Amino acid sequence: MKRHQTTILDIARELNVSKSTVSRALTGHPSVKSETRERVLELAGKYDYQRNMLAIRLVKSKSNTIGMIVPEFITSFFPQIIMGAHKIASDAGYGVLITQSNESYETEVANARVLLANQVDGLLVSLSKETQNFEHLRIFQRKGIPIVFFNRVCEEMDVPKVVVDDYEGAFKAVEYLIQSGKKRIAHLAGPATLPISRKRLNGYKDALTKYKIAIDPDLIISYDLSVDKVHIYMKHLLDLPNPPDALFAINDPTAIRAIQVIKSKGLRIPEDISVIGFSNDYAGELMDPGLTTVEQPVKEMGEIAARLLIDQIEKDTDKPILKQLKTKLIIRQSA
Amino acid sequence: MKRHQTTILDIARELNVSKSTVSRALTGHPSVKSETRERVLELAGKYDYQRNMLAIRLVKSKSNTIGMIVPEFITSFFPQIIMGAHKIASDAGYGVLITQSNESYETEVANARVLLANQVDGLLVSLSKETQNFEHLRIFQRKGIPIVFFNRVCEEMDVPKVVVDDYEGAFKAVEYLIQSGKKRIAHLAGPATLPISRKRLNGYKDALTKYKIAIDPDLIISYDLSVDKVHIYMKHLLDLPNPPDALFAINDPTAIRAIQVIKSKGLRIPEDISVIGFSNDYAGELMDPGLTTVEQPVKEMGEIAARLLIDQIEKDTDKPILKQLKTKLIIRQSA
DNA sequence: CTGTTAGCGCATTCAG
DNA sequence: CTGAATGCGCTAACAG
Repeated sequence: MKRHQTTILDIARELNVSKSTVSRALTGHPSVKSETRERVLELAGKYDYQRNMLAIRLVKSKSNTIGMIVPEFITSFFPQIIMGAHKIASDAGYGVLITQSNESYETEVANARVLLANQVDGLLVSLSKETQNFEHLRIFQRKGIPIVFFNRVCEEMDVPKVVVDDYEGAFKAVEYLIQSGKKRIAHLAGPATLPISRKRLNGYKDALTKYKIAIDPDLIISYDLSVDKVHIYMKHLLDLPNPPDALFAINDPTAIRAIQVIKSKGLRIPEDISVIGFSNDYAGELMDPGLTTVEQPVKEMGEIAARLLIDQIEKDTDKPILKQLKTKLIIRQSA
Repeated sequence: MKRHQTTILDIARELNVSKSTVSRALTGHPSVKSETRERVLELAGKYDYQRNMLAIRLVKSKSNTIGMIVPEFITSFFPQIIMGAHKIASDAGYGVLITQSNESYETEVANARVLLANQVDGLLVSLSKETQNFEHLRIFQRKGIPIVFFNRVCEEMDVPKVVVDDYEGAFKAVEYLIQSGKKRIAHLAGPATLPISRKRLNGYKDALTKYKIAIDPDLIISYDLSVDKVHIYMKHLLDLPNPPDALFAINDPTAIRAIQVIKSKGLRIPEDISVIGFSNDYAGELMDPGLTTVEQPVKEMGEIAARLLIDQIEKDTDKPILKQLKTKLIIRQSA
């Protein structure tokens, strides 16, 4: 059942004016006699006229859509960023095409292709943990389609990035552990390829150094973020002749899994071993003990990233800003 | 830096053939001499020709985009459904415009308006808990834009719906509680306005009846799903002169919060009181005790909903199917 | 202030 | 098998 959508032409005919006049009245162009404008607006209201975006997009060759690539969708982290970005974007009249790489480079490339085919006006991306090659993103640059990175950024590309101060977040977390009397603090780190991992690792090391605690390589394990392997590393750490009395984990899922292992070994948290995570995932609050963690301003991150992107799309302002947001240590029972 | 995107016209000129021929060759139309086709395809490859979707959409007056409205984004439930739907949609050449109502009727209406303005070809929706009026959705129907409901459906609209067998899921959960020796089983239910709540409540009641356990209204509390109120209801239940020895909660967040309250009262789970949730949210696995819950085939739900929608869009098949998927009881430690 | 003209890039008749 | 012509609905010069 297809009814004829009212068009500018319809209105123009009924009012006996030119299409351009109607168009101008509708788009709020100043040079229209206010009487004419009112007549147009009235009729538009009466017929419930809706501008045909498909036509506008063609003529302006702008899709009014921004693309987004995130690594995963399971924890509440990226969904919340999406919420923030979506809000800003839709307020500015943009739709958001969301895509997830599932932490796979291949999929990320495929996502990029899809978004390109959809002619997005801009791209918001957080890299998969595998991504080392950025050709699929440079295509956008070459076409003049702006990109903004968030969270997992590409350091070698000269575009705006919004991240959290990972170094400081890690530093504060480890400092807190030290101040609560812990001496042997282990770190379950992420892959060195991710800037996030490196920064958090540095924060960890510098905090130890500041308090004159020797860095013990045995206590630092970096892994590929496949959470099901955490139990192996934790068992290894706990079986050490001189086991750790605290753990700083690269992220909350890692910390949560570590806590399960620790509990299954019959150790007490935080008395025998403290645990701190990173991200303030909503699951951390629900567990027992509640997870002490480094909170990131997720929603804000999405908002800022979207804002930066839209500024670039609309004003062609091309300043490769690095926005670094502050973290906050959320203290619960695990440390 | 805007370079000229290769167009059909460019190819036509270089090959000295008409635009229509090029167009036909590109769209795989049979009536093209295979030699001509090859020359076109070769040139298209050489220039990395990309069809301009904006133009195609206008001429076909089809946006190749489907809209999606979900109530929230915090638990892993909807994100997983989205993943499923997204996969099917993008395989079929559709983009997905995701929107979240934040459990608010107002926002849902606004979302619908945005999607309408974006001229989506179809709509996937799970209602907010507040939604009672469906005018904003009927607009789509009137325009001939197909709708498919999932999870939170509108019973009074005659469109395809994909849900889970809530009744059976609830029945099995309560039956399990009974079989493990529980006699006084409480139910924290959802608002009666949601079909989901009613069906789960019925499953609960019928299971009790089957095993000749009297239904005690004192043990049934329905609430508005604002999780921060759970502790009030739980305290009330636990302070009853004859308190429950088991709880069946409408969903996992409710169950998880309930467990916290129970533990804070010093009661043992499941010895003193068992708890079962609904949905198999990923947080349930991480808690202590692990949450026994009714698993829903989330990803499949998204896939089926998308498939149903796309079938409607493309084949105009208008059969108001009700797909009812099976649940599965996941037994962990909480019951 | 208003009308006329020309496309945006493509699909799709209708003729050959 | 191919070409020419038409139009999707709208914006944006260009002339008044």
